[in-house]
Amino acid sequence: MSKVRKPPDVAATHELVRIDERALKQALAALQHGPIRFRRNDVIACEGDAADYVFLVASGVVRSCKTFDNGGRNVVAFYLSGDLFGFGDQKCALSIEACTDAMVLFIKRAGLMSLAAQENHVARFLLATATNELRRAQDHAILMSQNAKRRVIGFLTDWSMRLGETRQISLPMPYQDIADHLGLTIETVSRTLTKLERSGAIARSSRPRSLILRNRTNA
Amino acid sequence: MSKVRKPPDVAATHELVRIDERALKQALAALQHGPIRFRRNDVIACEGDAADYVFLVASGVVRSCKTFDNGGRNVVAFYLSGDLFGFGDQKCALSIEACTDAMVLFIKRAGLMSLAAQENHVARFLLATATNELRRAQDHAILMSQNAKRRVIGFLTDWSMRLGETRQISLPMPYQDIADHLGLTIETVSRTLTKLERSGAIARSSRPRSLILRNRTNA
DNA sequence: CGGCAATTTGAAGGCAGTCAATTAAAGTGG
DNA sequence: CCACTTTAATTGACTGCCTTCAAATTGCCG
Repeated sequence: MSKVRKPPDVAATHELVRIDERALKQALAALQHGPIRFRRNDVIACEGDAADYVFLVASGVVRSCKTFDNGGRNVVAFYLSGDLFGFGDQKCALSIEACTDAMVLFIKRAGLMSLAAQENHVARFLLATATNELRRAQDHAILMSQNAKRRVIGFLTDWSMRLGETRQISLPMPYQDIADHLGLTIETVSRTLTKLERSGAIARSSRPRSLILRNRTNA
Repeated sequence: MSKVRKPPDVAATHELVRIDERALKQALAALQHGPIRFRRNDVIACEGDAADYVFLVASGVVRSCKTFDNGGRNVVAFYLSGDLFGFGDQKCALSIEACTDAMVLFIKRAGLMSLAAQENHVARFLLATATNELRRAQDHAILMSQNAKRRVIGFLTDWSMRLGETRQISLPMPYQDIADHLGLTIETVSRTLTKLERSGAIARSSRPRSLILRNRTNA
């Protein structure tokens, strides 16, 4: 049905024993539900919902975001194919939404947790996953203390690493999502990209929703 | 020797089975080293060091921070008595320093990990700890997209929650650390606190390095 | 081609940064 | 305990970056 590829960063950046992916998938088979198809901007889980399920992105890009009273919004993280997330809280602190058309696999959280209690490699996999996401969140927090130019460049490089695309990278999510992720306005994001283009750091790709990283030293 | 109290948030906010603290400490006894006493601004671990040890704060306040090429600095997180951290990376991505005089217990990371591989409740404890820190990092990233006033208020409320002090809270770390944590200058932090004092949201305590939260609705 | 959404560009204003000086607090030695 | 030094915090004036508001342009899908 859906090819769930293992996120490269989890295995690559942690020396925790790499678990047998097949074994995990087999154990998860009884717990999983879906994958379900969502369309761009569909709400996958609502802020405040009971977090009965953990999410595994099968395709597309998913965002977790917090909405403020004043109507503002903040995109806490993007998740893409292979990313497992949402096992942190009993209640969904953030709403989960589809940035693009996406396929999401639902895994019963209670079942996954009891599986982790029995199978130690599952617990270690979850630990590695959580640790990896923690580092990303901390890096992001650091990025948020920089100016607009560095934030945009930092996001682009981070995103290219996650995609594994070093030259031409695709940005399937709308600029508004990137702006809300970086704590900037969409105008500032647009202006910053224009400046980066003029300075030669990036180039607009012929393909839509993608651009080319030129020389990252020019950052 | 040193009273290591369990961080209240780990047990309080996660339904993961609470492990027997005594059992954990017993198992850790063979792995631990210290506690060692550090003075204010002492470097506990350097950025780039091999992360052979995991840290458990026994007393005082510890910061993990990243230094930039331009001399700037960013305080990623504060850790206080009972906080266990640093098991995420093989190499220390951040330098660990003492905000105040502090006692820190060192735990061999490899040993802790192999212990986690054998004892499932250890793995689950680490998972709960990592998950808890992840949520804090995400909350912090959200905070960083707000203006100065909200950042300061958010930090004060978060800090009061972690301390368990709802009215009078102590701020043992220098303002410069708070500023670097919030991505602000020390001048802005000072000015914001002054404004909050004038608006009645906070009051300066008679005791040094502490202040009083008045009405958080007035935020 | 027409309509909507997303992006781009411009002009003006506000908030936080920078630079500088003063005040307060903490540590040190007599 | 007091004088002195050093560090930390406060306050002010000015600059600059990002936001806000507004309009124009592009791209997409019917």
